[in-house]
Amino acid sequence: MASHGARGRGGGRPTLEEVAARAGVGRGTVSRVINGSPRVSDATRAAVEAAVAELGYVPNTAARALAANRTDAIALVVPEPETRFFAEPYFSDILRGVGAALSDTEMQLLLIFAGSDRERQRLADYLAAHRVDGVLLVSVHADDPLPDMLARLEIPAVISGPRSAAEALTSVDSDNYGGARQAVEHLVARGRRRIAHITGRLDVYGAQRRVDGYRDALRDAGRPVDDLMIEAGDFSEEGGRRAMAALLERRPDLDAVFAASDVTAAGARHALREAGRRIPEDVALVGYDDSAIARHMDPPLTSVRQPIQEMGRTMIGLLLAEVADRRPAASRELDRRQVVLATELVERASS
Amino acid sequence: MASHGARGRGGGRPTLEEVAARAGVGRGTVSRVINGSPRVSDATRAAVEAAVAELGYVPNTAARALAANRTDAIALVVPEPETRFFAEPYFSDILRGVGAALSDTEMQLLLIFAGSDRERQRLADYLAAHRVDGVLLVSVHADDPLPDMLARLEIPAVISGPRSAAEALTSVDSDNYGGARQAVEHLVARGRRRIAHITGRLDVYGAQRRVDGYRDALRDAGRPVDDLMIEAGDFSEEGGRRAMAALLERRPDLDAVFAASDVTAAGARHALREAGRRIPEDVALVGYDDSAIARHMDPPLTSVRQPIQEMGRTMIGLLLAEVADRRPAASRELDRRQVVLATELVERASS
DNA sequence: AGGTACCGTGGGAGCGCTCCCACAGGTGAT
DNA sequence: ATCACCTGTGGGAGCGCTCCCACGGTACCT
Repeated sequence: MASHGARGRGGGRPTLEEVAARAGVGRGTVSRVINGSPRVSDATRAAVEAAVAELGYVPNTAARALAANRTDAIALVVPEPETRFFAEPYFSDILRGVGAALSDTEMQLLLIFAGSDRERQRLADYLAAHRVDGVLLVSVHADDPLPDMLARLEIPAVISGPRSAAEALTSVDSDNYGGARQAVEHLVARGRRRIAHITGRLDVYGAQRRVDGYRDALRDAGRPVDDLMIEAGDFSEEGGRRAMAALLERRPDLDAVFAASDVTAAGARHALREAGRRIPEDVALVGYDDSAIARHMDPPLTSVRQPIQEMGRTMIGLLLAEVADRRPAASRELDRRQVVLATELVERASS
Repeated sequence: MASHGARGRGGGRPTLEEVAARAGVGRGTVSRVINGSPRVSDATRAAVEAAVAELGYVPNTAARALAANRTDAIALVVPEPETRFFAEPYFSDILRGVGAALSDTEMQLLLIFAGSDRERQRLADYLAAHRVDGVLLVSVHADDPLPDMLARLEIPAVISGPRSAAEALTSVDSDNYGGARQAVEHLVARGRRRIAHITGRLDVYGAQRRVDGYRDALRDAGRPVDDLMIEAGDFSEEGGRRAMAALLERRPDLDAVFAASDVTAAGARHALREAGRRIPEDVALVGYDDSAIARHMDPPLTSVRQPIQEMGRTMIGLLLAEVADRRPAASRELDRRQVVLATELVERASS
């Protein structure tokens, strides 16, 4: 008859112990094989692997997590409402890059939205329960408390765009400043004289850097920088449309626009069309991200490409390193890393 | 000096035992309070809650999962490549519905793509390790082996569109047949005489049902059903464009099109424009899903709305019931449920 | 020969919970 | 007074793993 502890696992999954018995070895040895330890003889390893295959053994994640104090999962946290996540190709590109980088790992990726207060509370609980080994943070605004919370909980984290030049967290970013310069230098080289800029959300550090790049590139080309040629957007299509309309009103003589994202450029394009301006004949247009939108726009949009796949890989690499190397936070201070990856201008018909 | 078992948890998280000590009660009592058991006196409960608050206690998920044999997580499995997931609003709507339904639960939602063989293998491993308590399956094709795998592993599952009329899994669906009828009846009522249909992927049961609804509605209106007026699409924009071009070639006299999705309708719209047909003057267009695309199309698209939020809620409800009620699969056979929710036609300028 | 070193291995202890049995004390029927 | 039966509570056992100590065996030194 059934022993006390059998509970509901009728004929259930085999355990380490059973594999060990089958292979005629001890529990520890099976554990070593499962975890790829080198300290096992080839013969023993083969015997264990055979037993694993015969029994269809799969390690119990919960038991492993409890004993080893790790979860083998990391979270990709998007501090935005889901709608923005789906509307902006940047996020799905990042997701794809991260997913690809993770596919040859045992790690599981969780996608967590933290747009509303309610979602943020859930996230806080989730992190407090240490249900992930590490966190990937994308698109964080300047005053977001999330990074500090992560630091307090001592959860390894990597941020995809630093909050400022003094970002404390390990960060990976593309060269926003350089990318903006490329865009403006390109427009200058094309003979454009009056180049406007529609910014992203200025509480995002990367958007500020793009403004800096825009200014410096103009100045270095010996052009005056006119603040009336700069209008704030918010990375959205509607924001781009609005900003473009404002610019046209203020500076009807502009002949080029550098938009802080492709989606913004799409909005600007609408406003330009409505105003009867032709692209690129009357006004040249350059975007940022080189997303699918840029390729499918009419006309196809010149855009600054960020190496998103590589950013994903790099973020995962840094994060896994931090997770693996769990020294006390203090001793880790020294090797904080701020990785910046180069951008590339993709020229198309819009400029 | 540190005791043996202290390991790396320097000053770490409080445990049940510590909360119990603080509150002056036993371990079991704290567990009861945490899990909301009614068999605790009010005074004791208050004392425990105070201790929990003071210590900032958060239960260890891994320990709970190990002891109770559950994970408090369910997976939303999308057997499609990520690109399609992002391209089709249907998925993000479902995700939102499910997320909302889950937000007042302790359950964690995992989003898992299983488009490539590699991803499918990962998913299989994941499920074999029982890392989730249940699975939500969306958009499953007729010959997909996933549902059978879930049955074999005895993992509770709910499918969002049944694979056939004889679906073995609990399923939730909108009334594809009725929705298609609504669309066609609307076009008939508007006086359209030659109504074409661009189907979805015909290995998706719901797409077949829409074809059935289209045919029956025409027949019941006393109209002939002409197979040349039906062209297969695949739910994609490009598929819609192609199908529309084919239809125009075969049946230049058509005056209305019912497309199996909004995205398909968007493709059809392009083809119609290219052919110089005006919408709705020359050709009326009706889509399916009532997604954001429908609202933003030019002209705004008449579309069949599925109650996606409600579908999400219903799916979660059924799934959680199955998870909670873990009787042997055999005795559950009887109360398999196939829920079908009503659709609603949203009329806009395209028809 | 004895010593030292290392390898591969077995298995005890422990991770932090849940489950459940046992038990004290109260209540009401007999 | 006795018995039966509740309610609330404490704590042992166990979930399936990882970690680490200890041990026998072989290899190489002195």
